[in-house]
Amino acid sequence: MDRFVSNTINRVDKKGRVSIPASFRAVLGDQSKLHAILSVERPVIEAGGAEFLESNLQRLSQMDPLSEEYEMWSFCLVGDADELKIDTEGRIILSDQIREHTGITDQVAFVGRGHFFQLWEPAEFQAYRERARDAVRKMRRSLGAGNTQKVSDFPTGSARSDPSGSGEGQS
Amino acid sequence: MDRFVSNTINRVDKKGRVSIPASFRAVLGDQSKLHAILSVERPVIEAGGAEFLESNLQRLSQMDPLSEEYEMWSFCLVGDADELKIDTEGRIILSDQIREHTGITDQVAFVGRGHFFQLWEPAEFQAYRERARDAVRKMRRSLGAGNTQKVSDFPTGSARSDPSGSGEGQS
DNA sequence: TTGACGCCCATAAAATCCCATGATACTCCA
DNA sequence: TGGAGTATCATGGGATTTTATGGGCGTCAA
Repeated sequence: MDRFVSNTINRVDKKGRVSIPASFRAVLGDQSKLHAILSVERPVIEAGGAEFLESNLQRLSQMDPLSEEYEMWSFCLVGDADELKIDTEGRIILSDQIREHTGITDQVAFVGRGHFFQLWEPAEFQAYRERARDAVRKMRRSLGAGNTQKVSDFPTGSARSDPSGSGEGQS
Repeated sequence: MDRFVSNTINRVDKKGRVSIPASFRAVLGDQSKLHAILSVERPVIEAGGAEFLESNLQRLSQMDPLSEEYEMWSFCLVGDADELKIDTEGRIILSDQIREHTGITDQVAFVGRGHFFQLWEPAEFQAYRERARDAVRKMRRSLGAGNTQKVSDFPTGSARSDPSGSGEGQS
């Protein structure tokens, strides 16, 4: 297991602690801290271990250090980030900054995204999930409209599974 | 045998476990977990082993990582998925997410789809199967109307092929 | 001195392992 | 070729181990 996959909702205790899902801890290995940044697009936190931090720095290194672009990115990716210590039981304490940015109060949705994972306020996550599924459904259909080929290989809802193409009406 | 073929209905026990059909386990080899995604089109789960996961990631890798398109797809294929551990007896336990999405309660229809397979609530599966067969029949007819040639190559007998096709009596 | 934070222990619920059983399908031999 | 012996499989259930979560303490720093 080397990627963050799937999602789980965990509770935040009175001390402000939350358990990182066991499967995510497995990916992190023995690392004792998490690198977390505030998404500039959505009310979500994106986090990961050293590898995640590296990939961000990597991106910065490809920009001109004197550019405005670099200044902004670096500010967000490094300056406006958090280092969260992972305690003995595999829990972290969310900073005020994180809580304000996400709206998280007593529950956190951990969502695997491959080489990093996200922290959402459950309701926000649910809403976003629906938007995403909707968007994907539309993309598949527009693809399928003129070209069955491409779509045919896609599982997820396989447009091909129902040769008719009419087989919608899924209750 | 290296593809998932045919279908079977298995019981979900009190602990929420279901046996993966032996023939599917044979295809999975010694893998101990299943990658499962919620279809965006229908109340069905699509699952498979590492190969299945890879094919999805492969697809993602062809998109621009910064695009909205990529964001949506990766969210659904990775974040909104499940990793199901296969126990020593070749069983898995279905997540709440899966049960909600499919309507599965005490029985699961495993349907082979080649390089992946699906999990349906039996009644939904039955209904879908009939719609699909219906659709195919119509297509054949419309094809046959003006052109016998093409159709003639089709095995099609699907209509008569009771060997597996109408395998109703799900023994 | 008062918190915030790290570490340790406790515990209920959930996940996993291990062994048992009934039912089939399959083999092999008289 | 009939049929008993055997292997495979789906399924159950008890025992064990993980997990997530709660709470107690001591420490270090304002």
